[in-house]
Amino acid sequence: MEWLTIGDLAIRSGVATSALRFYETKGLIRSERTDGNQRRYLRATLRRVALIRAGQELGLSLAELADALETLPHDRTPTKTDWKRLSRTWRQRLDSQIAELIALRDELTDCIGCGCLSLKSCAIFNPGDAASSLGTGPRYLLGDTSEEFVKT
Amino acid sequence: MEWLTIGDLAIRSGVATSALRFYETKGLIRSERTDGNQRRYLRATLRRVALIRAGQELGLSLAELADALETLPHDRTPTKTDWKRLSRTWRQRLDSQIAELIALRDELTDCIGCGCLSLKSCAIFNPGDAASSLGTGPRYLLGDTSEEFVKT
DNA sequence: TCTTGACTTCAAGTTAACTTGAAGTTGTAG
DNA sequence: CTACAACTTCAAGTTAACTTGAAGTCAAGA
Repeated sequence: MEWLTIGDLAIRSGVATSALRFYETKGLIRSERTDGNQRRYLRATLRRVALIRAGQELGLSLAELADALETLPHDRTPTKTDWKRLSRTWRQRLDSQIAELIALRDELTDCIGCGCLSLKSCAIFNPGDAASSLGTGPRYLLGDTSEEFVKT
Repeated sequence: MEWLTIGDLAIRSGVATSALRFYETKGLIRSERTDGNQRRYLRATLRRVALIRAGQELGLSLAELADALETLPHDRTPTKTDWKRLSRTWRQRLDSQIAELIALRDELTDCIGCGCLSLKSCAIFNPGDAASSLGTGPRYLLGDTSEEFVKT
């Protein structure tokens, strides 16, 4: 099995053929064509697809993955350097995601601990009340109302 | 300001009016109407919206939030018991999310550490290669091919 | 009373990541 | 060489969570 058909790749990667075609339109993977216009994939593509799924697990969008994979070769195993760079980036991303969630949990725990039912002092609820922190950060497009508020 | 208009609520909650109307169609919040058919909200709704945004931060869908908020009163501050139940559930959810990410990070770290460029022994890549673990777990709908594989 | 910003509804558009279906073509086992 | 599973493209559908726009109504200050 020098070349993989789209069906082979689907089975071995666990990704539906429709998804593989979709990835191709997004430039994430590549294929050669037979005389009859059917796709044939290099075995290296299997690894590439695995990388895509792994990246998705980490919460990366296909657009971000397209960027990340751009620097990797389509036709052979990535070098140790390639792989290290990628995994370092991904690890950092995971680290900050974890830190974010832990912060959120701590805030929630504080809320329980302090019994602040008024929610006024809960950090976790503050980002929600724009009026309580006018001008301190980005604002939503509120629509329908109060132009001068939006402009602050 | 006994009653809030939708514009008031939007400004004070930081949520667009279109989103507030949308939440109403989903049963997340309620409103009374003036003689002229305009929405008027109880101040308690402001807290409810804050809860919705907080819940979204935790990764809850609006459908899940609708469930969670169903048990809370629309017309007054939730009781200490209400709040404790909610925050306990949410905390547990956060805990497992954090645990998941940490597991993922550890796997990634192992990958870096072991230099397993072949990716064969990396736990993080295994869920992606269905053929390497036939019959051990749930499978995707692969489409286009190999019926007997799907049936296994 | 008039003006006008704030509101109303309803339909359609948006984005991501695919899936589904239709209609037609290819590749290969028998 | 024939049958038929596997493939092809393209358009449209799916879900979540909204946003945008059109066309019309309400409310409140001057």
